[in-house]
Amino acid sequence: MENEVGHEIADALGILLKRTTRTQLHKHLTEGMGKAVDELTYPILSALARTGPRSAADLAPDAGLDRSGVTRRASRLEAAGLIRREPDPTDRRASLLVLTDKGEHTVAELRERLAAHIAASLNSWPPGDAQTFARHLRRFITEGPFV
Amino acid sequence: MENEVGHEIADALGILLKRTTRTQLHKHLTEGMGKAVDELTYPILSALARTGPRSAADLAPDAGLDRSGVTRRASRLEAAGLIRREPDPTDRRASLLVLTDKGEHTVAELRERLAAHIAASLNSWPPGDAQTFARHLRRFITEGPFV
DNA sequence: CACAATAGCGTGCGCCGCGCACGCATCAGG
DNA sequence: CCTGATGCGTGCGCGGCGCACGCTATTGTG
Repeated sequence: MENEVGHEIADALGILLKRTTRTQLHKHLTEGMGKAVDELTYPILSALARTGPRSAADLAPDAGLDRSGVTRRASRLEAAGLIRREPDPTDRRASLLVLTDKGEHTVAELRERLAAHIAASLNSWPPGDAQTFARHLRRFITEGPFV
Repeated sequence: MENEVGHEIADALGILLKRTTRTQLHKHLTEGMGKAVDELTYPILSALARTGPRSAADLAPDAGLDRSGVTRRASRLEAAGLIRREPDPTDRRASLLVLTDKGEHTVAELRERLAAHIAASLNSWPPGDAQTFARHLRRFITEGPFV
């Protein structure tokens, strides 16, 4: 078999996806954050944190679901006080989904917890490897097969 | 911020998971394989391919769902001729889920396609980087934060 | 050997999230 | 001003899931 690396990565990703899909980790990380932050609504929070206020229609393809789905999830997040709907100044039909301070804080803390969780198990790696891995992973994201 | 690598990896994984969750890629990869192989049933196939015949109860935690869920998905896969139920010789209550030849071939081809898809976009990387990345990724799976 | 307790499997039930289609409000162009 | 197009939110039906139950087979106990 010539395509050794491809298979290696493919298998690893398969396992990784299965592992991270488990709600267990997410439940552990969201300890005490309220029911609104589940593995369904988190992609919305994360996307907003990365790209800033956006409309539901913009968010839909990024979240991998229908506009109506974004609406519903956003409503839940709004009820929990993590985001708010702001009228689009240039278009009165549209509303912009924007993180509240509480939302910003929540996603920041979640990111922090995940990073700590990852770093904790990586301190046994040889010194440079973690940095190299992080760099490769970033390139894999930005230039890889899943763009 | 001191935990640079952790954040780097955390963000990259977040993006990666969002990307790979999209049904688009899976639909592309399963082109012409029939409706039975969807992103719901694939974990079952993959687990069987990795570990050999297993009971539904064994598979449940690995697939991240209830035993009844495994039963239902297995039934669909059985109807599609990808797996079959074999009586457990040591326990006549239990049935072992085992890949048929067609199932073996299907999962092998899917793995092949994914590996090719990955390798294709990695041939622009510097020669050694892909191997290093694959090695690190494997270690990340086996010793990392998601075991 | 008889009988109770346990374990594995499959199924009915209710819940929930999703896509689809529709209605409503707004915008853009004639 | 009027018509078609666009963005949003909601009712509807579908489908997957967990839970609880029944059935069968196994194990343990006297």
